[in-house]
Amino acid sequence: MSPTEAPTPADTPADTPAFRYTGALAQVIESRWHDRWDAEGTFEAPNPAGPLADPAKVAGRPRKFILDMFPYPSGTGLHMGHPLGFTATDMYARYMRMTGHNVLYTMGFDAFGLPAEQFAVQTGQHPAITTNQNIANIRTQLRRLGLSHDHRRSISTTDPGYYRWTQWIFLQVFNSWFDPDLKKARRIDELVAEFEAGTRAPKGGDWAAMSASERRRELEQWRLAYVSEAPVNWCPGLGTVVANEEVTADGRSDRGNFPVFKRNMRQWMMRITTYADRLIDDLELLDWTDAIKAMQRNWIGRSEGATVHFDTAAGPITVFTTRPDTLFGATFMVLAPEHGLVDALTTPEQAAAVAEYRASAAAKDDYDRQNEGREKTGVFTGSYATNPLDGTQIPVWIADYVLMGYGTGAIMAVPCGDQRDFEFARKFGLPIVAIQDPTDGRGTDTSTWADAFVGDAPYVNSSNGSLVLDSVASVAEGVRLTNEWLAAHGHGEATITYKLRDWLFSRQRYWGEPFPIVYDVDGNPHALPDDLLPVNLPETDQFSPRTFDPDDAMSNPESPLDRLQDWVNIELDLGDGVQPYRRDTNVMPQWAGSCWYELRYLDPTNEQAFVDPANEAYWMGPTEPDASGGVDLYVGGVEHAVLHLLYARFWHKVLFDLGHVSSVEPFHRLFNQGYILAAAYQDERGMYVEAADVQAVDGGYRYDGQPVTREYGKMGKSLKNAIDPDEMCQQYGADTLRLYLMSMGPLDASRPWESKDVVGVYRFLQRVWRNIVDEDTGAARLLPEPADADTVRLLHRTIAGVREELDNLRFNTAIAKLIELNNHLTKLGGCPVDIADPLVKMLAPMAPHVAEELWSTLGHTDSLAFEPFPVADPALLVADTVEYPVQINGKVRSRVTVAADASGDDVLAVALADEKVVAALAGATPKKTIVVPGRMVNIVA
RNA sequence: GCCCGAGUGGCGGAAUGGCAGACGCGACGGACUCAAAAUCCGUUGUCCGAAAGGGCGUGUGGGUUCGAGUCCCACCUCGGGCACCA
Repeated sequence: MSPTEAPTPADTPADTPAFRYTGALAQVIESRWHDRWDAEGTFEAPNPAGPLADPAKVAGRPRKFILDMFPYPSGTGLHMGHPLGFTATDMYARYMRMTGHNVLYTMGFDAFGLPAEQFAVQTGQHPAITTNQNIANIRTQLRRLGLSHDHRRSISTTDPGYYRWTQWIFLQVFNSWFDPDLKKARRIDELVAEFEAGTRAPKGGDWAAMSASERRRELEQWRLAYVSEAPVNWCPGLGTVVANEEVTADGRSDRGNFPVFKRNMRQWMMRITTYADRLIDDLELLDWTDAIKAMQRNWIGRSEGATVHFDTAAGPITVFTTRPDTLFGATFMVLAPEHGLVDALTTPEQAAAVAEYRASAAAKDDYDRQNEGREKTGVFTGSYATNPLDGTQIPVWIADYVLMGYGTGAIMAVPCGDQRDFEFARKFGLPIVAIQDPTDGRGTDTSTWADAFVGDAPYVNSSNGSLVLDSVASVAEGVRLTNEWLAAHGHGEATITYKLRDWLFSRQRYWGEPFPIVYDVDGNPHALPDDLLPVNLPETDQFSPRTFDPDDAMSNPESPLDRLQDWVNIELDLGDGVQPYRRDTNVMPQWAGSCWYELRYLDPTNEQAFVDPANEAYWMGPTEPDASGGVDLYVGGVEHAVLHLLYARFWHKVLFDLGHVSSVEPFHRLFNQGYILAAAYQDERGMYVEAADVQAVDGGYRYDGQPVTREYGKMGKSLKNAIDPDEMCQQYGADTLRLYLMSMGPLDASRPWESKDVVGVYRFLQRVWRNIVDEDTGAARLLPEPADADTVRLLHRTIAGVREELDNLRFNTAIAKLIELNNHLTKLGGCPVDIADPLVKMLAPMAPHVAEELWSTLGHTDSLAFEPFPVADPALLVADTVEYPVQINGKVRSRVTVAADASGDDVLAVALADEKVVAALAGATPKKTIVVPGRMVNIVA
């Protein structure tokens, strides 16, 4: 048998009892309950307001909004990672319902995007058709898993009734600006009012003197969504631009792995950078792991320092530094090759060398730069700058290790304190001056140094008369004093910079949301009024943008919508008479639809608003002062740590600032599930082979007779090691699959799939079934006597344990505790009559179909979805007697059993009287004794 | 290089600073069976021992503590993220 092939459950031979819990019977049971749940609308959650309102049912039940990251409806359906996360949320949702909560739990589809479009290009079939087929297929798969979704609330981002509001939210962003004083978004008309009142100064001069066009351009500099000519990531292989977040570390596209080039193009941007501080600061309010918070902080990349101005013949060069205290050690400056002052600074003698260097730098994409290593290169411009602290003249170089996209694209080089500057100085023979006396004893003669010194150490050579750092010993103090001096003398100021760039928001593709924007004859963008929404995606049979040679950096985008001139050109009256306009021919990136879907779940059929404020406040509003509000539990993969989670937080904050939502953050608690790994096999050429067809032979592995090597990797198509959830349902039933997925290990850990292990939880369900049901008749078959005291105690310990584990999403240990209880019942020969109900209720969140079936076999007529979850009796959680391990010098030497309420002294007396303890002590008097009530005794001899 | 995680039986994994290895897989033995499967019962960290019992055990080395898988320091290995970020 191959190691990844699932063992088939017992073939059902002729003498199999009619009501044995087999995979076949499980499927009968499961589809029966799917039908009944649907028919009865069991999982429909009432709203306080709007079309889905049922205030009587809302009253008195605390809310719980449980959310999965919604799937992309791929043509290959769900992969095993989906049921993993979905089962976890479903178990939690069901448990929450049984503990009295009003639970909002549903599932939608993130359906715009590249694969459907590419499939359409290949087949000529409209992506909407493919998408709807895929969604229908996935709905079938979801139903099969028994997920307790409120089906009325499901949405697809591609539905015009949904993207109407995506467009509407875009216009909210477009029509607002960020007030740097209040640090929040405000409506753009409030900015106009401030300009008119003279309480705020436009960036471009006198508002009153501006023409209408100038005023539009002024406002564009403030809007949170704006069109700008700026360096963007152009990907000729995809035929579109992509966001910074979609470019991999080696300078290629996240999708398709094509080269990406920095090019100046006119594109839609979102001013997410204005929210950088709040996006960092509000992480404090969130119940997320430190790892994800760190990734977001890292991406935003806030660093504090100073800007410093250096005079040159060509005007001042402004640099950003995190170490202004090292300014006395600045012995040269370096500009990025693209820096605007390079031409003016370059002397005639250096002109040829500079031009050559710039040309070679421009020809490299990020990928090449990476591959060429870190060897420092650069060219002297021929000019000098003046160090503002002491007036020294220092040479100005250009080098590609200084990046135009960060800080000001120029640095002051302090080779004694920065490793890159140190290497550069060594390579080109530039001076290195020590400005600290390093604490590692290397001395201040830099000619003997092997590397730069970074850290706290007393300053030397760092005084100019009015600024005295010498004898200061801490960097923090040095920075503070230098910043003060720079500000006082007009040479600089304390500054904060970010790695985060504004979000490139347009794509030259077809399968996305059109922009609700038209341009007038002067090329100025105008928002369409709400009553013209949605702007429907126009019909066409040309779905592809023009794509280019992936390496053709100088190609230009040509979107599918550009070709639809009948659609592009329209006449509208936007307030000043009917005028000709041109529609925007870009579409939004795939992230747009996922930036707010959780809000639409709250009120999916509302035609008047994207969500009724009363519904938002109920489901997502803060439940205590200073809390963030937001989804109570959000489960999904860590791969969205920066992209989706950053963009969605940004949109939510804009909506909050504008008063549309009461929650500050969209997702209060985030839980990242691990990956499902599986064995993958490579042949001798390094090609992956179908894992299902690999044979285990003599401790090795063979495919088609040839030896192959095994490794573990993320389950999926590329490693040819995927296992289909449907197949598992087919063989064992969904309940077994659910239990297996949850019992493999903690939800947040990646775990290897082992098909042979599935049988463990399958056997557990069979045993539960057999303890309650007569396999021949299908009738209930309980032990008629009530349970003995030990069994009752075990039941209550199990109840307390399962509750505790489920409260903390520890499904694996919750299941283990149920198995323990059931194993005990198996030893008793069956389930005592008073244990059956609580056992089945505890099983209900985990294996809902079999639990419902057992519940009805036990004579109950209603679904147990809303049955109260069992409550442990505290009196039964403590035993009459406790067995104490007795340690001598920390090693267990004996055990004594004493009454549970015995005092510490009594326990110790019993322990000291124990014969093994007496023997071990051999007459010695204990130096010290420790009694931990209920736990153990330790005697130090 | 920097920032996060994680290292426990043959395997997946349990263990509020208090009996290491719950639960499951696998393996071994037994019952049932003509036989097998399924099911049920039992054993299963490792070493010494016939047994009773004992030694050793949570990546490595130190430390704190009556007591450390758990806390602290240093290191090793693996996984993830970021990276010429000034």
